[in-house]
Amino acid sequence: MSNIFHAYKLKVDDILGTMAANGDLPKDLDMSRVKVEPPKEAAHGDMATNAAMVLSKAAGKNPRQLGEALAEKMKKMPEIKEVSVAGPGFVNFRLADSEWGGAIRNILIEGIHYGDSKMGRGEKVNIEYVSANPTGPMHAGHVRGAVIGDTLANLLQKAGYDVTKEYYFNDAGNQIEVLTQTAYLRYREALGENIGAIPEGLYPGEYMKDVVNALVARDGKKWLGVPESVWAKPVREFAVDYIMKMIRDDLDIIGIHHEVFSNERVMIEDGTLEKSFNTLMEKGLIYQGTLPPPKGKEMEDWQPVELTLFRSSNFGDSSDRPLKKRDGTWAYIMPDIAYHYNKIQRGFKWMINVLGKDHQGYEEKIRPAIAALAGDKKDVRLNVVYCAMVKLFKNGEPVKLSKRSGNLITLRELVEEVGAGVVRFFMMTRTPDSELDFDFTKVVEQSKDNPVFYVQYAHARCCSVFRKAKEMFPGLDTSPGALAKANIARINTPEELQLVRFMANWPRAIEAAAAEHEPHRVAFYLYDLASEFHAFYHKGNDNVSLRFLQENDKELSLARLALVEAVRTVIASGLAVMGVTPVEEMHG
RNA sequence: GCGCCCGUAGCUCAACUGGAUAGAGUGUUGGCCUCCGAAGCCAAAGGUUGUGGGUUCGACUCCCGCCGGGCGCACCA
Repeated sequence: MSNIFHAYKLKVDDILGTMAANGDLPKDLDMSRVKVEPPKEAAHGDMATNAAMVLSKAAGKNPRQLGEALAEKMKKMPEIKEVSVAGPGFVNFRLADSEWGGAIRNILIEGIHYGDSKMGRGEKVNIEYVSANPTGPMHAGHVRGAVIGDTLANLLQKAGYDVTKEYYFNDAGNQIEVLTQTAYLRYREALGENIGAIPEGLYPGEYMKDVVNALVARDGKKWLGVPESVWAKPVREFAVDYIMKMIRDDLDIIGIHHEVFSNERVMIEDGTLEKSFNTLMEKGLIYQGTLPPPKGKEMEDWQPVELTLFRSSNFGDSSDRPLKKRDGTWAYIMPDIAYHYNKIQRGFKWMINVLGKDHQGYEEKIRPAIAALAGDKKDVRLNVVYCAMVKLFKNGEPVKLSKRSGNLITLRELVEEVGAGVVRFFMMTRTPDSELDFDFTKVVEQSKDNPVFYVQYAHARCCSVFRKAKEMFPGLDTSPGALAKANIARINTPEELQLVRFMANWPRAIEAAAAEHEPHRVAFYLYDLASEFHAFYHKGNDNVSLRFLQENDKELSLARLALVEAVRTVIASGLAVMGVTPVEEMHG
């Protein structure tokens, strides 16, 4: 929970408060923009505050003057070594070395929980991701959203939110009807009938054979020669259950485990869907009407149709939305609306959906309904994270993803070829909304343009130092608890302190990434930390006195092992958020 | 036509959400293994942040206008 920047922000706030009390500053200043951050250039100091610049206007003083006044007060603090005013009015300061020693000790004590934050104050948040319908195994196209969703969930958890990981699937729509038809056809095939090619529009995948083989094993020929009204339900239920099991198993191999599975059918059966529709109706938000033709799109088959519409334009939508199709069945959006209503009823005020970019516009359509259904709960909010496509490459050739073409790459194949850690990390190396090239061959080569190995290597190196330490000092207690008691004051070279300063940023990185819903920042942070560590490590090549282990100075070695353990801990902490298992040795 | 996203080094991307001299990888060039692991490190070179205005102490970041690209815009999810 420790965050040294928070600690110093409070100290600066205190001083400003005192200045206001003394009449040096006006009372009731808006201090919300005051920050304590690391300066961009390490040469400027350990920390900097923008207080003087932000407050100067309201205080009626020029920023430099105000900065000087603030600096004078800060100079009197024993934990601050040096203060200066620079540039337009930044107040830069350096901490006493002992403060950084405390920072290392905190990392060792908190272990993998270092970086945890109270930012979320235990607020409940529902994060829905994957949510593929049960029509087939997970394929590569699902992976990005799955990994981003899972990492975001971990991240929010670390930032102090009460996170529920949720999967929603549609088991009552068209796709499921197609699945049922496909399953029955394959069922007849499995029992010896010649069915020819799978007709256009049904699912051609070979996995359907596994589904029906299991069905045959359970029910034999029970469903042959009976009317569809008899076989449809059991075949459908069997197929859905079987494929959902496949999907869960697929997700398991990249370490994704949802806590809650929701589905459309339950909402139909328990009346949630009906109830949310009626609620909208009671509010006078439903009417029969005809929408104008969509603009800018060639629609030769367009014809005006009277549909059941929801007045979403009352809530900022660009158009009203149909809730029923012309045949009277629900449009896809209605069960989704009901599902969000269901989440609100379960006590969630904050909902996040992770979707593919091809679902763009979803938020605009759902949010009005949420606003209408939330009633007086004004603080209900929905965020959608849209994930751009992943382009797969193999030997430099793009790999096409299409259900028809048959050369579809499954998640399982992907993971078996490159490993779960590589998949998870690599998916995090771009902002969610930018396209990502994933080249099998490059990733398998394990070359140095592979960030995963760079970070893993840093972790392995840390472990390697400990192995070496055991040889050099047999019986040495290198547990974090023991290292926390080392004489950490021995860590005082600029190179060492730079590393410590970087690690002091980990809690800030977590908070920033969580606040912006940008889990990729964790990957970038880890890459940078690994880079700092590798650079420091190599300084020991040129300068023997900088090596971690000094045979004739056990005290110094222990202090530096504390530093190494801190690095290892922060990397492990970050990899945990990303769902990647740290390695202790590199091989291959 | 409307909406959302994007435009940063030759290429792929960052930039702590308004901070100081815009940074990494890759590619190019040149160094470093008698060494705690060279899957690594160091250095050089590479930029009018698409463009024109505006807001302010301060803009890659916010606002407006252009230019260029991606995606989405009834009764698919």
